[in-house]
Amino acid sequence: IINGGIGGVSVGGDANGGGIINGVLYVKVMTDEQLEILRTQIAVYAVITEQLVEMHKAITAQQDLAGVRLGNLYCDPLVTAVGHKITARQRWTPTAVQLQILERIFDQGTGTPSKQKIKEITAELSQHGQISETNVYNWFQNRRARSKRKQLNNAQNNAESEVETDAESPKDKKITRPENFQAQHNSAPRAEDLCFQSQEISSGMQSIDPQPGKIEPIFASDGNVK
Amino acid sequence: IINGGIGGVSVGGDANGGGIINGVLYVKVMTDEQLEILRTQIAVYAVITEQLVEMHKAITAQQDLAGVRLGNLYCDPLVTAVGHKITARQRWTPTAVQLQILERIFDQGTGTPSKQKIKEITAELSQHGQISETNVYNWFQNRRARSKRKQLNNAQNNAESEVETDAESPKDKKITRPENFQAQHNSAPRAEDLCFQSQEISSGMQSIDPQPGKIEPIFASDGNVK
DNA sequence: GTATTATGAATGAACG
DNA sequence: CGTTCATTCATAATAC
Repeated sequence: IINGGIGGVSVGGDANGGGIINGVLYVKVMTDEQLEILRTQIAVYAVITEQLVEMHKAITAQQDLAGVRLGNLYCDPLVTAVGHKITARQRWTPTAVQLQILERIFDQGTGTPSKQKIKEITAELSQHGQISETNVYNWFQNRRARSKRKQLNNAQNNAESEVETDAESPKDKKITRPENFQAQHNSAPRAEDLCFQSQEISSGMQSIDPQPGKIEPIFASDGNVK
Repeated sequence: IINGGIGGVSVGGDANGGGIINGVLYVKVMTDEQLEILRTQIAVYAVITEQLVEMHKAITAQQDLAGVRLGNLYCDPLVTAVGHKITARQRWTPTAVQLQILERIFDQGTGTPSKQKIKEITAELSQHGQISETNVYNWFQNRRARSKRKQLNNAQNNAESEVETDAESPKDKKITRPENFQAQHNSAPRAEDLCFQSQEISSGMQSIDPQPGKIEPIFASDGNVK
């Protein structure tokens, strides 16, 4: 079956294209969809494999002794050595001209680009390089979000000056949790980020685990200490 | 053994060639050889997975006889001890297993998750990690909405082919991602996915892919790819 | 090369 | 339900 799958890939860029991205001509033998699926499949196996290996180690360890050092067991980086950097997902990069236009439109107030507007903008920008409506949409989303965050950040900084115990609610966001952290000069979370599930995201969470003494299923770690 | 798997693969990445270097045009394609390697590597994962599942089953069986369960193995004493450090991640993130199950259910047609259904699904998924009914509900909402929007987008793209006026490539503008088939979501095994919830891995495997030879969803022989 | 930053994209949750 | 927001992830760009 495995063989059956890949064998029939259409060769030639017409299925989805290829095309020119940033001046580079790409001819594809697989569609983006196919690539994505492949990537996912491999990723799934990578994950499963790691999980199983971890589990096996844990069980083995338990068998060996009282399982005292379980604490660091599951984090062994060596086991996670399975390389799962499968691809290089290509990503749109606006050209200078496009950026300029986008910025101009953004500054023009209308914070809501609306679908029709997006279409127009996309049409215009496509004169200056490859771009899609999704790209434009994302750009505005990100632009607005980051602009907002920056403001908020500044406000906070001003209000806070030195005191760490500051009352933290300069803006009173939405509802839900007060948990509000923002830090981004730490994007080096590559490998050592571990899993973590929030434990109280919702109170509706009923454990129907038949097992007695059900424990927090997790094995947690600091998901985001950065 | 495991490491031998996927390490050096590069699908569609620059490692494969492609691009313009010093004015020389390179066409990037994947050779049959490379495809074969990929195939092989996927098969390797399939085999490893199967073996590990078997191993786990055997060991688990032993454990059961002894009346010992794995359930609480993964409560990291360190983490719980330093409880303050762990700031709850405010947003639920499905584990790989959960995602697989969700996708499967989603694909099964029933577009109406109904209250009762949600409850059931949540119950099942909670075996694989923290989750609430709200999470499930939201997931289905989002899944459908985005699936729909994508379709609409594609349709639009297909329908219109005259706006593009010139240079560059007047074709597929959406270089972004697919999501039309079934098993593609987590684009990469995020570190969080590496976490596994104790006892249910092997059963979770069922929903992912019980058979090594059946990687299946990959390449549905093209078809509707634009 | 490696590390850091900037930013496009993905997605859970909330709003109307 | 469709749209929008907020947060996070991955990677292009850049600094070191």
